[in-house]
Amino acid sequence: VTIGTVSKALNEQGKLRPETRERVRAAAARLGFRPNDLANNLVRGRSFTVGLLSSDPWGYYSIPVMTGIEDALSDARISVFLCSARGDPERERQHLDALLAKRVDGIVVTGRRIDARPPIDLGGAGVPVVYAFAQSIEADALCLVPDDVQGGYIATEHLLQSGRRHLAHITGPAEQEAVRRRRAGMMQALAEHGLGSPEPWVGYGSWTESWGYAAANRLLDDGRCLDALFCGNDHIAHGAIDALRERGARLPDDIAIVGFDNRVRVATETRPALTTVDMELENLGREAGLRLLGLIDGRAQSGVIRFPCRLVIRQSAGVLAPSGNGRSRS
Amino acid sequence: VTIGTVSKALNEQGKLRPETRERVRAAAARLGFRPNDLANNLVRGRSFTVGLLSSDPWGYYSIPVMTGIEDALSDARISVFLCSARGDPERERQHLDALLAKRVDGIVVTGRRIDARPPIDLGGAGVPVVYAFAQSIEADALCLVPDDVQGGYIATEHLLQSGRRHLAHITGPAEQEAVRRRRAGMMQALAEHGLGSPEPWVGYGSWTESWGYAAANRLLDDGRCLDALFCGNDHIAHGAIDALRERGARLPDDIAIVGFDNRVRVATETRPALTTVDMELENLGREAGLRLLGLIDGRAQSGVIRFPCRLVIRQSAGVLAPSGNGRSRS
DNA sequence: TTGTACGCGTTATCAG
DNA sequence: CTGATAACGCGTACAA
Repeated sequence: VTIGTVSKALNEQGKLRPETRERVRAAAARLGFRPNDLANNLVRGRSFTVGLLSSDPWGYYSIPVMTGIEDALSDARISVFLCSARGDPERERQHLDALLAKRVDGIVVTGRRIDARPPIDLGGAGVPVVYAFAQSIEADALCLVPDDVQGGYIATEHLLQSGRRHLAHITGPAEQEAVRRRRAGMMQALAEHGLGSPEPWVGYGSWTESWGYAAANRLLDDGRCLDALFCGNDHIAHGAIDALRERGARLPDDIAIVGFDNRVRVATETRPALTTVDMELENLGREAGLRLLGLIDGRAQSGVIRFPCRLVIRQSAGVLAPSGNGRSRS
Repeated sequence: VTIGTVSKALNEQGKLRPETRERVRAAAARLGFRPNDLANNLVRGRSFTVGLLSSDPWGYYSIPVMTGIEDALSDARISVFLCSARGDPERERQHLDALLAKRVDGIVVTGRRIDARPPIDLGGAGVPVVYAFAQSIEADALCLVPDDVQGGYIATEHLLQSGRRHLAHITGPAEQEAVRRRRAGMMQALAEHGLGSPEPWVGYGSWTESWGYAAANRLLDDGRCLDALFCGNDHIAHGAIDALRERGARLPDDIAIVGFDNRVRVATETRPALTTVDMELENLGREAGLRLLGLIDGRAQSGVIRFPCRLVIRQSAGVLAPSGNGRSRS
C-alpha cells in the first residue's frame, strides 16, 4: 500500500508477492488510476513523443505518410504532435520551439513536394530528424522519397509491354524534381526498347485536370501519331481521358493511358478506370517512423533513400500483368 | 548564476537587476537553454496539449478541421496530438489511453461523417471533449457540425433565383444524416417558392463521380423536364457534368448545376467550373478549438451547434449573386 | 536583489 | 518481499 510498491506492481518489476500485485491492480482499476506520463518522462529523460512538421497545407501527401508514421510509432508507444506550418517560416519556427520545449524524441518533416528545402533549425538541440516525402539541402540529412525514376519507368514499361510505340507525356511544371525524374524514367524505358529517338512529345504544365484536357486536345489537333499517354498525375490523366472520349477515341484500344498517384477517388472513377502508379506513401511513412526510432536509439544513418513505386492496373491501359515487379531502377 | 534566479529572469518575474536579467538571458542563448515543459507542466498540473482523435482515414474532412483547431490553439500555446483511429475501436482505445496518460487538457473528436457515434470512453477522467464534424449519441455532448439544411437551402435558392423551376437532386446514401438534411433544405426552398409538389426527383447512391454520371444519364434517358441539378457533392457533380456534356447539353444554359463540398481540385476543374457549397470546415475547426479552450477554463457548454455553409459561385449555375447570404435556416 | 527549499508524480536504489 | 528516499527540472514562496 506504499507508493514505491505500486510502481513495481503495475510495471511488473522487482520481486512482489502475487497477492500484493493483484491487490494493487484491483485498487488502481477501482480508483481509475492512471500513471502520469509527464512525471515518468521527466525522470526517464524522454517524452515518448515525436513532432510531425508538415508543409503540405491540404495533406494531399502528408496524410498517408502520417498514417504510416503513426503505425510504426504506436508499437513504441510514441505519440505524434501534428504541426502544420503551411509553408510559413514563422509558423514553422513557433512549432519547432514548442516541440523542442516539449522535448520531443524526434522530428519528421514532410513536404508538399520532394524538392530540397532548407534544413529545419534545431538551434543545437540534438534531436533526430528524418525528412519524409521531403529533402533537405544539407548533405547528411536522412531523406525518404519515392523513386520517381522507377515510377516513370514502370509506367512506360507497362505501355510498351502492351505493344504501344508512340508515347507522349503530359506532366507538371518542368522545374519540379519529380517531373524531371519521372520523365527520366520514361526515357530510360524507351531507350531500352530502342525508342529513345526521336524523343517523345512532353508537355509541361500544371498538375490539373484542365491542363490534361487542354494538352490532350492539342495532341489530337496536331494530328500526332499516338497510341499511349503517360500522365504526370491522375488529375491530368482524368482531363486527358475526358478530352479523348469527347473526340471519339476508344479507350484503351486506340490510346492507352497511365497516370500517377493512385488518388483513389479519381483513378477508380475515370471511364475507363485508370491504371496508375502508387507511391506507397503509407509504407514510406512507416519506414520513416522505423528509421526515426533507429536514430533515437543511436543508430546513425543519412542520405537520400528512394522507395519503389507500384503499378496499379485497372482498365485504361489494357489488362496486362505488371512487368517491372517493383525493383528500384534509379 | 543560481537556479531560481534564472527562472525569474526568463519569466520576467520578481525583482531583478536589469543587468543580471540580461546576463542570464545571454548565457541561456549561448548555451541554447530551453525550459523543459515537462517539468513545468508537472507542477502546474496541465500539459498544454490536446488530443485530436480522427476517424477519417483519408483526412478528407479532418484536415481543414485540424488546421482550424491548430490555428485557434496555437495562441494558447497548446500543441495537438494527432491520433487516427481509422474507425477501429481497438486503435481508438489505445490512442485514448495514451492521451489520458499524457494528461491532455482536452480532446477533439472528428469524424468522417456527422452521423451520431458512441461517445468516447474517458473512464471517469474529467477531460473536456468537443465533437467537431462529428456527433455523439449522448445528450449533453458539445457537437459542432455544418448546417446541412441551410447548405441545401442556399444551393437550391441559388438555382431558383436564376429562374430554374425543374430541379432534380443526385446525392449520396439515403441513410446518412447529411443526405437527409441537405434534401430537407432543398425541399424547404422549393416550398417557399410554391414548388413543393410534385416532389422533385431525388436519386440516392454513392458519393462518387461514376454515380453522378450514371444518374445524369438516367435522367436524360427518362426524358424528364429538367433545367437544374443539385448534386450532393462535387464528385457527383463532376460525373453529372461529364454525362450532360457528352449528351450535348449546353452548361449552364440548358441545365444549371450546383455541387457540395467545394473540393478545390474538383470544383475548379470541371467544364464549366462548379458553383458549390463550402462547409467552411476550417472555421468550424477554429470554433472547436475556441470552445474547447472555454471548456478547459471551466465555461460549460453543450448541445449541437450548426455552422452556416457558404455558396461559392463559379460558372456551372450562371453568374447570379448569392441570395441566402449565409444566415442559418435550420 | 539574490539564494534556498519544497513539491509536482514517477522510477530506481537501497535498507529493512 | 516491502518501505523509505533521491532524483528528474522547473516555479515559487520565503529566508537571507
